[in-house]
Amino acid sequence: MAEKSSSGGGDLPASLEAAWGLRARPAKGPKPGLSLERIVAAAVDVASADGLAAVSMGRVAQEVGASTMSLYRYVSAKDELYVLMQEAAFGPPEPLSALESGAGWREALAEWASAQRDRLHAHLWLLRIPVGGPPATPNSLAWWEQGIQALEGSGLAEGDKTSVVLLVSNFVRSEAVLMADLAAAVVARGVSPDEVTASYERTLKRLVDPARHPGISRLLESGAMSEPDDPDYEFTFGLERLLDGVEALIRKTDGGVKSA
Amino acid sequence: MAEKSSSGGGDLPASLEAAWGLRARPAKGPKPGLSLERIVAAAVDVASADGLAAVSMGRVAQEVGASTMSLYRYVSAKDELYVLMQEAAFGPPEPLSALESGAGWREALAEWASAQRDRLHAHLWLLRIPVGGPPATPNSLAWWEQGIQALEGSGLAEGDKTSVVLLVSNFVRSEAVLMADLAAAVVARGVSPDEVTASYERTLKRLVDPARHPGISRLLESGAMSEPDDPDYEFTFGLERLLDGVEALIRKTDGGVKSA
DNA sequence: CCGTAACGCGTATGTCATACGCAGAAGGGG
DNA sequence: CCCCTTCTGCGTATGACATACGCGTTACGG
Repeated sequence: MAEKSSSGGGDLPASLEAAWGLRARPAKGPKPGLSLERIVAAAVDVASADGLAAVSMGRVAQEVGASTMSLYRYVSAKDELYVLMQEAAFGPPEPLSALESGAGWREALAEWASAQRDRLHAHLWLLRIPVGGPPATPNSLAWWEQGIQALEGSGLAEGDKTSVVLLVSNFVRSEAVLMADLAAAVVARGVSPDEVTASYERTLKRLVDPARHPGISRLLESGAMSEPDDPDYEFTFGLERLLDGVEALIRKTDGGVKSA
Repeated sequence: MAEKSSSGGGDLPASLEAAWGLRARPAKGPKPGLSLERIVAAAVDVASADGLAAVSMGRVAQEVGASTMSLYRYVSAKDELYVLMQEAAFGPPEPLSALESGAGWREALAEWASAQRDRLHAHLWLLRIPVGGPPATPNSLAWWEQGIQALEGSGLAEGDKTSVVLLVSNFVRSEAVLMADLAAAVVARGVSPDEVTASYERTLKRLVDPARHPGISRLLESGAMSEPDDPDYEFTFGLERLLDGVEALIRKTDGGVKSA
């Protein structure tokens, strides 16, 4: 229906075109004074310094020494800038050492998950960018690919590999969001992380009714809430469960019929 | 430090105060012409009809037959309205039939996850509300409590129960976000869900380089992408993995030493 | 060497959340 | 019984913000 052949083939969503560097740089007009890279880098800097909310077209333009509207010569909309920021800040994956050393899929997938988590923690504002559908940018694909490769020796069906990758990836993101929220609370009030969790525990103790919430009450009394200072605890715990679950699937698949 | 005793005890974050119905209705001024409930209900209606983005203070006020600013007599800020909307739309959990019938923790937790998912699917806009830290509203606590109760017979430590609940809950949410994004894409362009996934597959085929992305290429060739029409597939798959992982943990805990 | 396409950007528009203050309503204390 | 305090609804104003539009300018291709 709306088929419009330009240079390559079909109608890529402008932002993808930009992310893949497929923008046709015309040889006609004046020299561009800016570049996509500079703009995206400036936006990333702003986000890192003052959070995603501080990333406005005006602010980025100012940071880059141009006027607000000139940015629209490089970026079709703010959402596109978001996509590019994500792509730049996340970056491509490092090679997995577990794959090179010939370790099993479990080590490889764990390393993959940790690497992903590290990137998110380095740029917590990434988590504030609303997810816009399935991955289609270069780095997203590269990470996806690496996740599949981590499962290469597992004997899983192709579709299952992707499902597992998706599952783990979503887990990493969820856990990181939790951390980001905690970090936000820490910044919002000017206190220490411990104080935030302590304050949360106090709030809970006030709101929880032992009759209506016996389980949570038991949790509060058990003191399990106060001790674990380890910020990696929930991540490690969840990942371990997830990997166990994948292992169970692999065992099931292994022993069963080799499906076409 | 900033301790200010008002009516009850400490300084609850205004929105929580409202969610728990602890607003001190003063007996002094004129009769309020509106009510929190009416406002929240109107906001929920708007979100259900036109999406969360359509929920502006002006629009809600109009819907309720009042002026924009009058809403601020009931709600301290828009974020508070969000919290209340979430609370209202999510609602309290139904009793778990698996618990009443004496089924095991696995059935109970699966039922719990499905119930949660159903609520999210009924109000996809819920997923667009940024998560604001750990749960502290009545319904959030009730769901949390029910999750813990589902794990009652498991023999897990209190802390582990909560970690599992968090893990499953985050999974449900992640998966729902995926569905919401797909639904959004379906609405944005005017096409059918199948057409959206087909278009995605076409885009991938164009972008994926078989040399650089052998795993994804294999996935695309395997045709695994085209067949599974079942919208519940990823949910069921992920939940099964997760439950298997929890089962492994329970077996480990069961057989091992009963830690303090 | 000129037409044309791309550039930088000023201006304008429309949408929001929300601060501020006023005028009217309604209890409660004298 | 009345007035004063307190709360109500709400008009107005402010300040961000994204972004459409169009103008003057630049520089390459014919």
